[in-house]
Amino acid sequence: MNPISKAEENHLKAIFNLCEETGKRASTNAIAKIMQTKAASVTAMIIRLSGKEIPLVNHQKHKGVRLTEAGKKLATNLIRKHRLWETFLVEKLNFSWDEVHEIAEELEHIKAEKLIDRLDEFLGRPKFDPHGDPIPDADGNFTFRKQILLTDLAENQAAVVVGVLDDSPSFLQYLNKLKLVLGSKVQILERVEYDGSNRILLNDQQEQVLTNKVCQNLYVKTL
Amino acid sequence: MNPISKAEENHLKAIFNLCEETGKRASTNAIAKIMQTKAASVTAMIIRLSGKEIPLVNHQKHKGVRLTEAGKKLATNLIRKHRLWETFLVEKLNFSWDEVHEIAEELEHIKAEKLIDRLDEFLGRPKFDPHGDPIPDADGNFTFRKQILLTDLAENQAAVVVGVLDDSPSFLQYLNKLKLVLGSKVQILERVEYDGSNRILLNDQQEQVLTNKVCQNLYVKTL
DNA sequence: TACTATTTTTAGCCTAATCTAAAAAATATT
DNA sequence: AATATTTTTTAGATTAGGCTAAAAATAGTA
Repeated sequence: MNPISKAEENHLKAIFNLCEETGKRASTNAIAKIMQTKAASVTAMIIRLSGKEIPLVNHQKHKGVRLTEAGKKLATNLIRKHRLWETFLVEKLNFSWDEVHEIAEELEHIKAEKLIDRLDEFLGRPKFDPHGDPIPDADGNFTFRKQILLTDLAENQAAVVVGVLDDSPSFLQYLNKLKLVLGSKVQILERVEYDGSNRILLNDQQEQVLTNKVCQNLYVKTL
Repeated sequence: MNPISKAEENHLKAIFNLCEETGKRASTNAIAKIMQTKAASVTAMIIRLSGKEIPLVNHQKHKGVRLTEAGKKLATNLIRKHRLWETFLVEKLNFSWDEVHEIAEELEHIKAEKLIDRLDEFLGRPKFDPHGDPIPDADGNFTFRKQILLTDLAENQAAVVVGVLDDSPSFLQYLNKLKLVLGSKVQILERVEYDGSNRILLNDQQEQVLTNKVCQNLYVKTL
């Protein structure tokens, strides 16, 4: 009956992300960890979400939870809003990609659909956000792109950075320092067995050493 | 200790507006009317606000309430955020001036100060919002402007519309129909005693009849 | 002034969303 | 398989922010 609350929305998002990542039903504990609450609170929330006139989650006692179609619709729309706001913050307000997550986390709960439509239009209906993640359209459809992790790129194969797997501020700030941004051209010159490092040619100019950990968190698209 | 809540913020805003309008302490009933709650709830909220480490309101039992300096600071900042968002919605997202209040009502509660600074900059540090109301700067200072109500304009004196007193959607939509917007040039040709109407010259072109009620809600600045 | 009407406060209840502690179920380990 | 560990749920409490109904204070009027 009441409009969906911020807490409810955040739970849906957590469940959506967990199910996407693992391909399985989301566990109470895992949700609690993301939400920074306790398992008991999650159970209570799940019961509320599954008890709605139109249930948003499907719950089997002790067997985890998954979203119903209605729940997925809502979660996808939240992701859409989050990523559009992040794009706005970077493109229009000159925030850097490591600063926008927290603010978008608040903005995504603004309800007015017309606002999001207009924002989308204002931004030129972008398909990807500042971290290279796809922005679902108003119907919830994501744009896919054949991208691989830099780890999996063949030696000497030229590619462009199109996204990050880890979007934590610390990783993003490190990339800033390396001047490694979305659109940067990369090519693996050599995989060094000795220390698991990788000699990279960046933008056809400078040579750069990246650890495997970094390469495992960068999505690239071959040219 | 906790950050101030949306409900608390809205009460502060209501108290601020009431005190500005009346010049007196705000009454419990008046606040309840604005907040669409009951007097008892307002009393409870007032007690909370006045009981903070740094009290936000000054309450004397049965004698109404007024904001402390800390409360004023917060209320002013809310008004700043509200008016900046309204400006954004009209200037950048092409909303019309009658649509923006509700959405700004939500956006104003977003906490990040940096966001507002950047938004202000993006908009070119505007001094007035789409309804002609002044936007306080980051220190809470309003820009004043010598403006009078259209009712008080001398006959044949040329002036420009700079704001509205009533900013309800219905009034704003009516003005839209009359093609009477901020910046429109107006001149009173004749005050008709008979029915309290006013013959106006609009933009040096067309003649228009406005009732006193409309004239009482339009701010103009003489040329 | 004394009575009436209005306004404000108090008292007690309710729901959403959290918590802790304990019970129950599922999973893992000898 | 029996037991130990982990996970999930239940039970009961708390806090914010609302409500209603009744009591108390203030204001208005005969």
